[in-house]
Amino acid sequence: MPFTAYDSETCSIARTLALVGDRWSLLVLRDVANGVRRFDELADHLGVARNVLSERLRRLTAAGLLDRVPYQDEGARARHEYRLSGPGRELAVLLVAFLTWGDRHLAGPQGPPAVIRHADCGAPVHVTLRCEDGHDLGPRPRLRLEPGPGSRPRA
Amino acid sequence: MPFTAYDSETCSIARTLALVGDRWSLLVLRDVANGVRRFDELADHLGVARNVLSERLRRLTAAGLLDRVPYQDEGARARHEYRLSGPGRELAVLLVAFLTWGDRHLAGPQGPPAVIRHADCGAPVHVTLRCEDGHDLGPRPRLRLEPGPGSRPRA
DNA sequence: CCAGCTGGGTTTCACAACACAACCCATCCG
DNA sequence: CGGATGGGTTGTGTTGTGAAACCCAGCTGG
Repeated sequence: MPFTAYDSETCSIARTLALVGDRWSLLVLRDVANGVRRFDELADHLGVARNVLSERLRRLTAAGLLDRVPYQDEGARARHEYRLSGPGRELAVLLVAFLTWGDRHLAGPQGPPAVIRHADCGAPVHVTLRCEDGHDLGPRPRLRLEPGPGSRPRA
Repeated sequence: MPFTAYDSETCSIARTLALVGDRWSLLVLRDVANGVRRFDELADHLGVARNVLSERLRRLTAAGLLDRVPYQDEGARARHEYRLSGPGRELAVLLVAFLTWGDRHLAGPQGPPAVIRHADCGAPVHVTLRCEDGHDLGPRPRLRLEPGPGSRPRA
């Protein structure tokens, strides 16, 4: 049963890409994960057009990756800020994977522009692949993608 | 030193996204990783416009993620196919991260549309975060992104 | 009490990226 | 010679993106 017999768009990779696979969504999530939670701060730090930011925040909120939380600074009116939801925090591994690859292949001679640490112990964090038999798969794993129970044949 | 004081684009996440952060590049790499190597097969399976596929293949090849390899079927003239290079294979962890998140949050009631297995032993593969102190960080890790040696302050 | 500032957006419009279909070209086969 | 492939390139409209202007509510200073 060749891989091409299965519908490309049904794949979880394709579905996840359809949600966050544009140039801004993951950067928005990165910034929110790092404490940048307000519209203006995000627009300013990312350099994204405000309408695009507005649309992305709406989309990520609707998809349940961000929560829109009211807050109130003293002497200011009530406003909203954006925080990672549970599913949003689970995208962290994806961000770490991006960062790790970029550090290995796109960093300049001075070294990586940023380092991710475990907030509890301060040690640098790495992403690894393991199979259920306990093998560590290393950086260039040999994988097979197989149809699962939710697969669909192509039209 | 707040996170916002550092340039957003210098980050390895941003750099990697600039390379593969569009709706097709990672799907092209997924298909190539699964043995779909020829232009027509890719265009047909992905449903991508041929000019877009052409441009993506050129870009991924130029960036060193794909190798353009000549081959010759019997009774046919010499042609090219695309294969993952070393750096390209290292993106596998990224694909697994996308797949895992999608399986957990976007799969239908029937279960995940695809399963990734270790090609050597056949067991399903998972992606995990570990810090250098040996802690397993679980699906919702607490992380800190800090400026590294290659960081740059913002303009 | 009115003017202005600030955070958090929405609207408008020009332009770049994309999708679709058609076309091209070299080569092999009959 | 005429067609059939694989592997693209070249149009032409449609969608997505970005810059800048505008809006609105509520505080703050005069």
